[in-house]
Amino acid sequence: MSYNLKEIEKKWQSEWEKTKIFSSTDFSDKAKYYALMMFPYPSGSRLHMGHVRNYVIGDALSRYQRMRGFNVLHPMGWDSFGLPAENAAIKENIHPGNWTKENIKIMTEQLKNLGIGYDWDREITTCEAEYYKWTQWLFLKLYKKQLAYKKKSTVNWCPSCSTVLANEQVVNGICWRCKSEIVQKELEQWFFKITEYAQRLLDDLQELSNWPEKVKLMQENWIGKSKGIEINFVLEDKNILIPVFTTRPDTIYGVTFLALGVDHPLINEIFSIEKNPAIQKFKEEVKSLTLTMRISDQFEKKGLFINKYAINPINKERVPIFLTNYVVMEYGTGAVMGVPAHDQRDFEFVKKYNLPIKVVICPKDKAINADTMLEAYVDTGIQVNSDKFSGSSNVDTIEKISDFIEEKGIGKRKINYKLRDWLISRQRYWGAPIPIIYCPTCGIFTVPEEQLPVLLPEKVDFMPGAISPLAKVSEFVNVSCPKCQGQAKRETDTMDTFVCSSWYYLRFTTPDSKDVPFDNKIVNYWMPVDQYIGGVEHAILHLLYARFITKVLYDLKYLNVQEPFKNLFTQGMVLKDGQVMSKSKGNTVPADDLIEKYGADTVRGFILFAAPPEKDYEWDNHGIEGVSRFINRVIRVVEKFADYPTKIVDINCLPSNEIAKILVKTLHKTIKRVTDDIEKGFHFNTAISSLMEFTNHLYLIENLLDRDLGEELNSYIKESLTTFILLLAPFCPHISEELWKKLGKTGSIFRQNWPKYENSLTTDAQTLIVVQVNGKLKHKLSFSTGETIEIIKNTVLNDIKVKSLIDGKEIKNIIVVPDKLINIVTN
RNA sequence: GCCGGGGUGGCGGAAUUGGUAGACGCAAGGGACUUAAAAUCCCUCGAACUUACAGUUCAUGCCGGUUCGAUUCCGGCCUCCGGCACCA
Repeated sequence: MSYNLKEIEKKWQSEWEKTKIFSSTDFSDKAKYYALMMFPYPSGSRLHMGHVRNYVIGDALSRYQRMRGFNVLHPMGWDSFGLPAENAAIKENIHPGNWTKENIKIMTEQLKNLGIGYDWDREITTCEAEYYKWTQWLFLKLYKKQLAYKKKSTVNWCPSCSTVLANEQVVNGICWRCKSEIVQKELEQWFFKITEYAQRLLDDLQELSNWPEKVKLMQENWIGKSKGIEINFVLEDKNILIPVFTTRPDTIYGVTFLALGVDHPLINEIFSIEKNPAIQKFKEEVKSLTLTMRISDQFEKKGLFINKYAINPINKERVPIFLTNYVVMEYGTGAVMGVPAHDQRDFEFVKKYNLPIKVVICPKDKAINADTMLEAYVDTGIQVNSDKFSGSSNVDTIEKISDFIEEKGIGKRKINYKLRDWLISRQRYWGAPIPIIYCPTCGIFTVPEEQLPVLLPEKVDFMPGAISPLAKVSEFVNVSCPKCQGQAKRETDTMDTFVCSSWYYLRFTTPDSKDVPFDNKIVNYWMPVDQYIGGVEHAILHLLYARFITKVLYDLKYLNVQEPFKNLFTQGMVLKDGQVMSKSKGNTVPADDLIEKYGADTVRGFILFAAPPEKDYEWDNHGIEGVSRFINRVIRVVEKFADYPTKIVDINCLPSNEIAKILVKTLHKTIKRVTDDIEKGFHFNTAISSLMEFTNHLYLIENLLDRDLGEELNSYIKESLTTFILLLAPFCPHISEELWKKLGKTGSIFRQNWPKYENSLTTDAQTLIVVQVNGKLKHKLSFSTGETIEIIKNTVLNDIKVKSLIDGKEIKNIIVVPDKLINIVTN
């Protein structure tokens, strides 16, 4: 092989860099196309095939769109604040900043080796002051809009990471990053009021027609809207209201007890806890439960009767009040009406404590006996024992009872969401400091905008502990009060890294702007992101936060869009031994080894060819040979035809030469298939297989490489190859650029237009029609394309073979699908 | 428990609106070239039966249904993978 792939790749990589072929111009005449991959965390590991898949998908798409004539923005940056840097730094005893910088250097080089075409002039790094200055600015904007607030509450604490976490970062009671068990702690923390946007975050999912349904459903579930009614039960003998939230007011006549969460305010209101050791003990017991225990199947419902009764406002019935371990305080009112007959949890509870069961809904034609019930009846049915509502369907009754309750003034319709506010403070060093100052005399202040950034001090003992490492840096902590100039203290928590990544896609539009986070005109030129690509693991976390922040910035008139990502594509993961490839699991397949052995184009081509991009792919070392062979076949055939003296031919017209004719048609079919495959959902795998088929077709020309085929055919082959190389370019850019020049073309292949196909050249003159008898394939006959049903029928019925097949049988029906098949139905 | 998405050769995977199941590639087998190997090129390749070398039957998780015709549509299961989870 006369081709040194490695040299070719290096040559074009530096050429592209020099000519800035991938830079994007604000306000170009071309239509804009913002292609964005979720930016990586610079974890320092060598890129493995999982990473490669991510970046290559984005690169193939951007190169394609560039050739389609778009003004493409394809930037790269680093989500570089966060725990891994800090943990690695602690372990290796270097500063997280240096660790991060070093990793960025390594990863950048590897991305360049892969030939990923980024606009490197727009590179951003979230841990640099020029970036996090604006993350702090964002905090101030939210604070001013009362969307950032501090409150004391029960929060998720990861003992291993020594910090609190947002609900979204707790997966089944386990820390999303380090997998240790989360404990609940009572702490004062900073929150972003994402709940205020719950309804809009839910509604606008409708507009995201090009997001995967799966992701939208996950967000919908997470937001967890439910419509119901808050009903006021009353504490017996005292005029204290105990509101409960329910989605099933139709079951209110079946209430036989009231269940409270252990932190319910009523307890402190009517008891002195010190005098009630039983309550105290129960509370502690419930609070010691870990999340994992609470959600396990074996979890047993427990309760404590507090010797008090409540009055059901609808029928004045007296029901006992229990403290329970299964009512969650954070949702609804922290109090629930117990309807054992129609709620399985309540049913289990009364079976344990021998409370009565009262049936108020029955199936249409069947009575239910409370004494013999084995489980709660939760289906629809007819109301019974429900006063004036008895006899009607429970579905109608939900609305009727709700009306009645509202009229009587004993309750009010309400909508509840499962979504909780976003806890954004972290007790760790490597993050953007929260720009807040506390003055003992004047109170809480934000750091004035013009004083940003609040710099993260460099010399810090960042070993984790109960308080943020920043609290130990007196030069950082001690400041003078902006108002009284007295001794004040800075907030020492840093922000969740997801705050940094909630707005980075905006910064790419004007990465260097000094006075604003992003230029208003330019950001509105580029936004929304036309295609966002990333892993499904961010379906809720990052994607929900980014949508929220975009809406806030829209409300503040910094943005014209309410949704940041117009189209979302979630690519599958690369697995090894059934598990996600990751450094920590030690199952990575490093990309550089493969690039060294096969070249970047082969590695790129293979990862795209191996599986459809949305699917997980179990890595297999063998398959890559196939793509390597394919590229070599392409090189060989171009090598031969590039040097032939040829004449100018038009490959958009049918030639007279029979071989050339078929070749031209195959080429046009290939253009169509490759284009459609990319357009209809990034089917790069089938696009590449079409390219392989085209090459195979060429090789079927007898002795293609060993003989002179004549000027006419040579010219057509050479001309087809130039078009073919254009189709190959997004996937295997280096060799395509090289072969483009080899074929005598000037200018970068990435400045060429994507080939167009002639529709008329994608169809054949003759079509093979399948002959079926009773639905079974029996024969094939060739017809002119578009032949009439009559002629097909007559020809087939007169065919000797067909005649013998249906000989002596009665023809009951004949179905003809033009250009496809004919089915003769006999008995 | 609830909500999604999948099950196609030895393997990764293809199959417009229901219309030739298995494209393309890997692995395997055979042949050509070669002193030999590598590379390359060509052929075969779901299973079973029959050998008339052309056929027949069975095959897209399982069982039914609709249809001239079902990997595709409908119903019921099995199973794998995700997400949520005492949310009242």
